[in-house]
Amino acid sequence: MAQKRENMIAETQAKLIKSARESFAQHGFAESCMDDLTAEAGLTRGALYHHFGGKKGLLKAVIQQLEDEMTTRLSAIKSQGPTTWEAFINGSIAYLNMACEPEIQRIMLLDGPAVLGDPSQWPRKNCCIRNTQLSIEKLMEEGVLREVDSLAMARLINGALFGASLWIANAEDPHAASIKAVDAFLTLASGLLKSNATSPTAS
Amino acid sequence: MAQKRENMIAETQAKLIKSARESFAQHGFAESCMDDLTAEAGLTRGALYHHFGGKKGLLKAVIQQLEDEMTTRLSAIKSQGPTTWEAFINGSIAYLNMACEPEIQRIMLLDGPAVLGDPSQWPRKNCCIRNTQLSIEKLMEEGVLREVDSLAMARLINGALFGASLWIANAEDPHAASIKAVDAFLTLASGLLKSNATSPTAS
DNA sequence: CAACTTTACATACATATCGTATGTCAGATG
DNA sequence: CATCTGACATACGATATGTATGTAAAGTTG
Repeated sequence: MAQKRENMIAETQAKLIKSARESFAQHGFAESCMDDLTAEAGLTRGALYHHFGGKKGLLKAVIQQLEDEMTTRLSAIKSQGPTTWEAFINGSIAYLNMACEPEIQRIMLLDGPAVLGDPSQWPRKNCCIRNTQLSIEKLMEEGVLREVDSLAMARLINGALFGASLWIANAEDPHAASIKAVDAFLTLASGLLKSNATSPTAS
Repeated sequence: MAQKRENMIAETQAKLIKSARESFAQHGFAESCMDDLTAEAGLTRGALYHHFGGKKGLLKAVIQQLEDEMTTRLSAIKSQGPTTWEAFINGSIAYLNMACEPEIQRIMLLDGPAVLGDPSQWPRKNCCIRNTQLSIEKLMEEGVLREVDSLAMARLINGALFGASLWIANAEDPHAASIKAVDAFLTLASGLLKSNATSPTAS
């Protein structure tokens, strides 16, 4: 019955992460109180320190989970594009939309870098950037894109989408802002193409 | 001698801001202790609360100062471009370089948004974004750029440069990364141009 | 199966930092 | 010169954090 024990442990960890996600998303990392957080999960700070080593460790675990979920969602979207380019564009737009979700924006994009530093050095190495980078490399192999450093470009693009998401999330009319942001992004992204008389459209 | 008094006040505020800049830049906002910070300036927390209302207020003041300095530096650079486009490109590269400076990156780009929220709602309304926006509008008026929402595009571009700066600052070889980032940015920015057979070069 | 060990988690405590409430003294004002 | 305002310090209480210790259940060994 060692299995049962493992399950119990996994369950308490999951409860803590779930509670932390809610608290971090709602109040931000700094304003989140560990006592409240753990009480919400029916536990105490003892469990938190035992499993995650502290508040930052819990944040790492939460971000890890968020990144895993984003990766799943993004690859589902990217796999269904007719062309690699459209898959890339659709994936970028999907990333933009996700970055507007309060949980992701607050925890992963605002508090994450401030508390844990450069995202590329996180446990999951910020799979979103890697994802973008791989798309770019594939497009370059296909001869669709100009030659650039794929990692640098991936950083630029993810940063651009994050910047836009911050704008959208705080706009008076987020929906209208989102449309403008997507349009502007398509224009910007056309700079990557070798031939870009007109910017390609996305779904 | 009311003047003398004003000077004294301005001086203590300046001392606090200076000390805060150093502390925030070195340890980050969250890890900066107000007692240490004020002691370094030869004062106590009393002065801090009196002038800035609290820790966040001090951060606001520090960011305000940083933004003012950046604006000065950027407009000096932008005013000397032969064409509006080159001024824009040079300004963007200058912004990229500034964003790599630890003080600016840590305080304005990492802690700032996490603690104070969307930069466009700061006291100075994030003049860097406005600056970018104005350049874009000017270029569109000149007929050099495609038609896009200038604010959305400014957000994308500033975000892209910030993302790149985070990468550069944490790279093994920041200098090499910087060169790659600039190159990638020029490619990306060419998407803005109406005619972009070849990406224009910058100084 | 009994004795021992490990581990998941709770409780207790020491410490640090924040915000506020209050005090004080220099300088401005009349 | 009496008074008052404001710049700043000191004092205090509240809260959150990390650690140290306690406990009970699961696992291990003879």
